[in-house]
Amino acid sequence: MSIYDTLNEQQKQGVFTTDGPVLLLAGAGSGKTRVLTHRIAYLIKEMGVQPYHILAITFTNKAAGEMRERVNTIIGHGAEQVWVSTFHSTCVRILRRYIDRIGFDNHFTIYDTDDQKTVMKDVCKRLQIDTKTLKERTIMGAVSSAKDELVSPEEYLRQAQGDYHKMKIAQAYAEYQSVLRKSNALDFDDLIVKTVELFKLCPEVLAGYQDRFRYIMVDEYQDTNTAQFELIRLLASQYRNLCVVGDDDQSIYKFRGANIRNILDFEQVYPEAAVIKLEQNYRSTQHVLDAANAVIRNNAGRKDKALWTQNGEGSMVHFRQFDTAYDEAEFVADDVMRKVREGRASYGNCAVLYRTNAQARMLEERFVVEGIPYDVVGGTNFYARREIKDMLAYLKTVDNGSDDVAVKRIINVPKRGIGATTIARVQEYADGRGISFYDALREADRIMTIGKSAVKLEPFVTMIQTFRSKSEYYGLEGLIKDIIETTGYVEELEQSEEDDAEDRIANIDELISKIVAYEESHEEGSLSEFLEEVALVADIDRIDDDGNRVLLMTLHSAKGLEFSHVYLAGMEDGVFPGYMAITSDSVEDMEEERRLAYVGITRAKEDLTLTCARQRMLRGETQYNPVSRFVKEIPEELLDRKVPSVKRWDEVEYGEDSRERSLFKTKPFDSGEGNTAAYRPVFGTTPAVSAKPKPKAVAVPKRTPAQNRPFISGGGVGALKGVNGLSKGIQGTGEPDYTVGDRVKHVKYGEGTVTGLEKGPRDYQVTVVFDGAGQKIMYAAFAKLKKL
DNA sequence: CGTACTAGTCTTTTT
DNA sequence: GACTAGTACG
Repeated sequence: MSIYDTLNEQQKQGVFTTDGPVLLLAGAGSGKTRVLTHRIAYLIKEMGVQPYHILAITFTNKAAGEMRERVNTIIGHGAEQVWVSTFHSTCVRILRRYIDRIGFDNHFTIYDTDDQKTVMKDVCKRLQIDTKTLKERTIMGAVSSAKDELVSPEEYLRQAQGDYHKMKIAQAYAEYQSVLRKSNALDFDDLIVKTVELFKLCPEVLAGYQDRFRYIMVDEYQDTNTAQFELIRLLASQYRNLCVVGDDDQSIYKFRGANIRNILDFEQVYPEAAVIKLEQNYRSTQHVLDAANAVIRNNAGRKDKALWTQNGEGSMVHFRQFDTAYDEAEFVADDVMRKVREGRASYGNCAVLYRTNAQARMLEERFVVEGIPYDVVGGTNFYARREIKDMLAYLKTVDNGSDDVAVKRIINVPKRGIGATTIARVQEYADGRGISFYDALREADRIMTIGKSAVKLEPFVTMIQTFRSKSEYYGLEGLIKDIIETTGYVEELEQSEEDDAEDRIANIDELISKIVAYEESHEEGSLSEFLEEVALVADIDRIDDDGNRVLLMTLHSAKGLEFSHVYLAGMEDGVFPGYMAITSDSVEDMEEERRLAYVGITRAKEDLTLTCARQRMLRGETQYNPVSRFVKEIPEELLDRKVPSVKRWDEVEYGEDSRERSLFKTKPFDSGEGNTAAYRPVFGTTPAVSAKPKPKAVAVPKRTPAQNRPFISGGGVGALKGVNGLSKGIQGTGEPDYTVGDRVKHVKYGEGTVTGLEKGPRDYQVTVVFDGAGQKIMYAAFAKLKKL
């Protein structure tokens, strides 16, 4: 009995076909990760391949981590030598070693979208581009697409001849790159582009990696863009042992440059490629699969395949339409609750998926009200939050003075009386001498133009220099705490009137604990390495699935995951498929949207529920949307409710207190069959409908750093273990004079009883049940509670 | 130089 | 509706 016996025939083929190019078309839930991991095991154990010679590339750190873990389990010793990582980390690793060969400093920083925008704004100002007619975002989008396609600024300019807008973009592109180079920075796209450039310009470097990576595997191949394809092609061109795994039906990242042709044309590029299809699904029930197949069938130009399963038929696909998004959210929350109560589900194996992040809020509100533990994935990335970016900017400045964006970000945060004029003058000086902004600051006294403002700059420089020298011996944790203390950043927040100040502080605490965790797991971890790791994490990487919480996320984020119970909310034309896809004149946009539906449906193992609302608030406007065409593409016999044949809002009869009841009271509307024929988009127009009074707003806790933990006392955000040490002294927050059981008084919430007191990394976290306002978790220093 | 208010934009999705 | 950038004023 070997480990390969549990594989089916196609899977075995995928594992045993080790040499030459292989295209593994793996349908949803067909066990592709298993194939990949077994393949790696087979290469090492049966083929005698050195683990060192194997490269496995994924898109997210999470996927990489999971694969790493599984490889470790099957192979054991030696597994750590297999190079398993994401495209971006792979490139960073290579560039850190060799980018000096193409004129960069190996100590480069990575710019995120926010930083890019800052640079681009600057560029536009300098080039006098009218951002009214040509927006920064447009330029950034164009530049990013160009990079995805490996189009250099020079080439872009050549192609732009005659087109005024494109010429402007070309200029901006060139200038943007030169700013980045001066700042010794690369953006996300550059990581790939520069690696390709390096390989092309330095054949000896490429040859080294070609020899190293004799067996290459790429996961989620349908999401690769042209640059990534080129990268892989170069690496694999020596041995040609390239195994790509993907599913053209799950290609959903066109907007990010993904080129579906990479997978569709693989056999043209590698004529000798073995093509293996994995069509047996081990995840879902037959009904779920039938629904998925029925939807995706409407796409043209896909690789022919159909999923099947030996799992039972399963239950019907549930469909419910509601009057409002509020009702929809209520239903979803209730339904989850009911299933859990009946013992048919646990929170952790339920997920609610939606098209846009904005839809999360209403669901969140209901989950809070019903006390259901949940986690929202995505939205604003933790590391993109203002306070976190500020802290990181300090770290970056300490780490690398040539990162102008970072220096400028924090030079006046907290306020030091250094304004735009001074900054501009310093920049002029720096430009004149060809030095970095920070280096110019150090010579502040020599900059004639700034006059007496120079006095304000000196303390800043001194502070950074002090951090630098101290960081040598007191480690990352000491450094960040020193920064917080010396700058008074948190102090300022504590005094702040803004109501999200507390969340910000919590986020900073979370950052501290992340730094501590990083130091614990990386013996030799340096500041640069930490910043690098942080720059490349995605939201999806941060979810931990052992929390037994319902997950709320976008359909995009859900790819690669599976849940017993899946809710697809907002199944309305105009929401999903989105307004953009409906109005687009390209069929491809709608097809991509349909693939997204396919991804969503196939996340479900047992139970799939589709919901929609007749009326929904979108961008501050009430919209009336018909049921999604994707729901209509599912055969009626698979659904437990009929899809009403209503085409327009004015055909709908709104029930009194109805939720779903009105579904059956709907007047039959029978102008033939056409699903969308009679439907004209009514975006924005608001007919007078007796909408229900708006339910009382519920306070949704601001996204807490790691997870939302509503109503879970005792734990809470600050309950970070093993991070104490320095909690005292930094803020001067002494021990509270109250303890669990004491009666206390709060300025706003009145009197209450302390039910929990936890020592956080920087402050005490106190849980109080107020007589009037219910339970609150807050920071002791912040809450200013009075013992009674 | 900093603050407060206003106007405009945005929403698809993210490494 | 929410957030952000830009402007006017102190």
